[in-house]
Amino acid sequence: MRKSREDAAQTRLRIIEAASHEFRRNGFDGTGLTDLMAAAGLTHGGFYKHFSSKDEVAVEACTRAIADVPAVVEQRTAMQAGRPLNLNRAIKNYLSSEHLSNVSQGCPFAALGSELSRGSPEVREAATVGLKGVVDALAKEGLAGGDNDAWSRALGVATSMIGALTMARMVDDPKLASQILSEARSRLST
Amino acid sequence: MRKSREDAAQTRLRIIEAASHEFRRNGFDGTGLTDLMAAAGLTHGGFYKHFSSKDEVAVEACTRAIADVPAVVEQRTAMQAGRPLNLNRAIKNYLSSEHLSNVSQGCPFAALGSELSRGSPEVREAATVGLKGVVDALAKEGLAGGDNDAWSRALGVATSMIGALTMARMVDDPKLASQILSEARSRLST
DNA sequence: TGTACATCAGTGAACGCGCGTTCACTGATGTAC
DNA sequence: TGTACATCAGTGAACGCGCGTTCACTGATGTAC
Repeated sequence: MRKSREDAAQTRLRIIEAASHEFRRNGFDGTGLTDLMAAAGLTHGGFYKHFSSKDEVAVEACTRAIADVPAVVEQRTAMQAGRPLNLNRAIKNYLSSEHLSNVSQGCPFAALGSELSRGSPEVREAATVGLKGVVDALAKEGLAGGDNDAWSRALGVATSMIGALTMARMVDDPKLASQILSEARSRLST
Repeated sequence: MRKSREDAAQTRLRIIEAASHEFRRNGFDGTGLTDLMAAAGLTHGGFYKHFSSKDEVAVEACTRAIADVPAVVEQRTAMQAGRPLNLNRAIKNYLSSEHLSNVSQGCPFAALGSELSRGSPEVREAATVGLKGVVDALAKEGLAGGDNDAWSRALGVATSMIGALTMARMVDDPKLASQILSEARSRLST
């Protein structure tokens, strides 16, 4: 049942997208190739027609998920009120209860943080480039001051938000979770 | 080769300690029982004389590692200059290059953050209790203001530091890693 | 205190399962003439 | 344009390996008398 080249290319993207969701939900080691392919609507055997190893799809899924972060932030915050990106709005969205519960489509740094540190060099490179991109986006549009200073402060805002979301998800007490988010919100907003 | 009860109890503790290091270094799924027992100087077969499952030792290792965090913070900061706990000193130690590279003995929240979220209810409970303990320690000794306010601010400091350390370890660029730490240091110090 | 027996910490081989990976096969798609 | 053949996306069975777990065994420790 050979598929057209176009179909095959779409399938490949579908696998990567499914993988990026499954990895965020269950972690790298917690996601089997069978789960991953099933999430893309396929059987496991076809996997190697698109990728040479599990690690390769991990790299691509990370790259994609991480590359999407700035775009997602911009899109969500901009569309929400028809206004351009605003730092406070980005913070509010990132530290929202929606993001708290939406692990599989949310920030990959918060969902996979400690696993990314142990990832392959390719994964860590993708993560580094992605983090820089997020900070770029935050610094450009949200913070006054000299470029270096704005970038550095945006970096602090980003890592603080990631830590807050990670801990809010880890904790088994919903009240504490929302306290973590609201404290970070009020501390980071300008 | 039966061992005395005392020896056996010590062995059990040794396994838990080795497990807490191995888990932080390689993650839960990345640590096999054979590795874990080898790190404790034993062969894998004896594991089930001490624990009923891998998850049980995970819970105990987390509980221990996390319970140690406030004590470690207090001890390190207090002993360093013969002074009682000081928030700024705790922040400086936490966000140091030593802590950055010392994953296996460092903060378990930073080393295992995203994996703890996916842990068993027992693991998450241990993590929650542990995080509260850390925040208690920081709030009591380091922050002025009303109790609730001090606790809430300490919570923000804690989650920010955890996020900064996690991201500093994830990134493959050492300069960016130290920039993350120094930015968080200056932003969180009072 | 000494003796005989039960207990059990630790060893190393073995088991079963699920994982990543490979493979023969199918049949629609692409290509050559 | 039509025809014959090669290609290859996707399927589902199979393989090999490492994992968590179990087990028979050893011999020092604990216990009963």
